Amino acid sequence: MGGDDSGVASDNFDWNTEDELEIENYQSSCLTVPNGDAVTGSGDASSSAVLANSKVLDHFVGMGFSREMVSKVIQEYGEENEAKLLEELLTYTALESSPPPQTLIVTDPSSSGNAGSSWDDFSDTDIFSDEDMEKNISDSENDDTLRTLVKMGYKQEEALIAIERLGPNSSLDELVDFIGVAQIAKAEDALLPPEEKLQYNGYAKSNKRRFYECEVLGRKKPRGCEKKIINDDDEEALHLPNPMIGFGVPTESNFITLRRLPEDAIGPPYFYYENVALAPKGVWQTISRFLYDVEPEFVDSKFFCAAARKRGYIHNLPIQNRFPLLPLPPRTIHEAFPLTRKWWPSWDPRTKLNCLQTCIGSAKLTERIRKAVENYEGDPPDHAQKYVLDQCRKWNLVWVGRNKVAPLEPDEVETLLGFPRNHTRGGGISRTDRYKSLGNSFQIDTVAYHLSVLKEMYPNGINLLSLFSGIGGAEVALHRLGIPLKNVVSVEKSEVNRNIVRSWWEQTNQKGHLYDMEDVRELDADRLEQLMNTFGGFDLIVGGSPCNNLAGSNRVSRDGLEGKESSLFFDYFRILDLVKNMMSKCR
DNA sequence: TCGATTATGATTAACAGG
DNA sequence: CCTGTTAATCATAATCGA
Repeated sequence: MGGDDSGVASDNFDWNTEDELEIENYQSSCLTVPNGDAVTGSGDASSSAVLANSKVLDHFVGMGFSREMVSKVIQEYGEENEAKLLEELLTYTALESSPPPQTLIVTDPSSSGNAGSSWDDFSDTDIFSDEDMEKNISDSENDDTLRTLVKMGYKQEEALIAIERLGPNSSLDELVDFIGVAQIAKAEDALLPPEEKLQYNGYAKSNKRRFYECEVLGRKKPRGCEKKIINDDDEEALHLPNPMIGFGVPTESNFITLRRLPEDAIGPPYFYYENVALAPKGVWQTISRFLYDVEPEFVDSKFFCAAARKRGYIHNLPIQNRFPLLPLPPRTIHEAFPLTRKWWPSWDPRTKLNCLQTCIGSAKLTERIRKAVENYEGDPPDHAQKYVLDQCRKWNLVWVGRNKVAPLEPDEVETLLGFPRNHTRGGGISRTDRYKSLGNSFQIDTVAYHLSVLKEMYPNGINLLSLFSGIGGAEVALHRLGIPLKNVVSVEKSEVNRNIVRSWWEQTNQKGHLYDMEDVRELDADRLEQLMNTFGGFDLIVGGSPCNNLAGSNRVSRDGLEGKESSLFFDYFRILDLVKNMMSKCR
């Protein structure tokens, strides 16, 4: 039974209480940045003539600012610094809109003054506080979000970043969540002992109670399903499964997993999101919260092929009656590369490769390894073995000759990942870029297994929106499943990658249409509507947003979801949400 | 300028042993 | 429970040569 050390609030800090309280307060008013109504910029295009073709201008107009105002600001500050521009735009907007009557009761986080009213029994009930409040009650539409956030005690800079990332139409509690997570990411632990940090984290988590429900029929029950609901700390709701088999893999699933999706997550469209499993703390909580509180499915591709690939997938697909691609790929190093067997030392126990990354081991390193092992009659001493094994694991080296290790060739990586041979070869791509593109891609068998449920649902094919397409992992997976591709909108920044997908599309005699696009940020509501009108909606939206700032290999800029590239996740969410809304309207 | 080559740790989670 | 250890990790940036 719960209890544990959660103490009876005696002299506990009431982080929880207070935070919950604030959240509820914030939540009770759904504020939006002034948009829409400001668009009517009196059509005066005189000043914007020069900038008629500016991407930046379109960007901000797309966010809901008037063309007139945007061009004014751009002329004044240039279009280099978008953050600065946004700041100015928000300031101008705030000045223009008459200061609204402050209907909010904003409690100062540092004072517990007025916490005594109707909220004080929260500490008792807060675990059951699912009453999920009719949100958006006092819809004071003209309130300025930025102003409100600042009044709440957030720094203007933080608020601006949040608004920029989430877009002007995001709800206030999304913004607050974002800032909270950002703060935690930055906060040094100095002030907060672990437990309180967790609770603080939990604050940022959600008012809307996350509801993961999973049930296992058959053998094992995942520990504490119902316990979680009672004892619930939102904390450990996200843990990596061990073994990392998600909701099941073809090779070792002797039990069936059922899940119930949150209402908001149910399609159409179906969506499928992917990123690295070993992201910094809190990242997957945030991603999950944005993607309609769907529980991530963490899967290691080592259960599908000969290389590990620990990834998290968030999707709203059915998970029953999945089937794997055939033929099943080799699942050990020896099966995948039989020629290595002859040279494989008995003291190298590896049977699986580690994650295929974007860079390979250097020649110097393989030379050092050769020198470390070649001067011994029998097996090298322990320290040499350890050194060699560590490096081989780190750089995924295989034995290709006596005392000789080497990194994988690009076509070997292609094979391991499930792509057709030479998929990334030729057509103007360098070897270095090949490694990079492959290292950033899906493992086809893994993804195809998840997408296989679509086959019987769409015998006539699907319309696919593929964001961050890369070298077309989603397209290849669906094609190999035998699911016809009717219309594919593929958004990918890298030109060589777009060429690869285009080339594959033509080589495989696709009957459908492939639409290219370069930047997800240019995919706005208008563009989507235009596309969807031509072929009517999307059946599936796939995307693995950039992992640069999440991946452990990044020593320089592992900045989390706010990172320069990885923050494009919010564009995945933005676009998914747009399509979702458009499609629910059209029904 | 492009492509190839090389060196560059920190963050977590799992694990082992008290 | 605690603490130290092991292990894995969709990368960036500087440099060099053609």
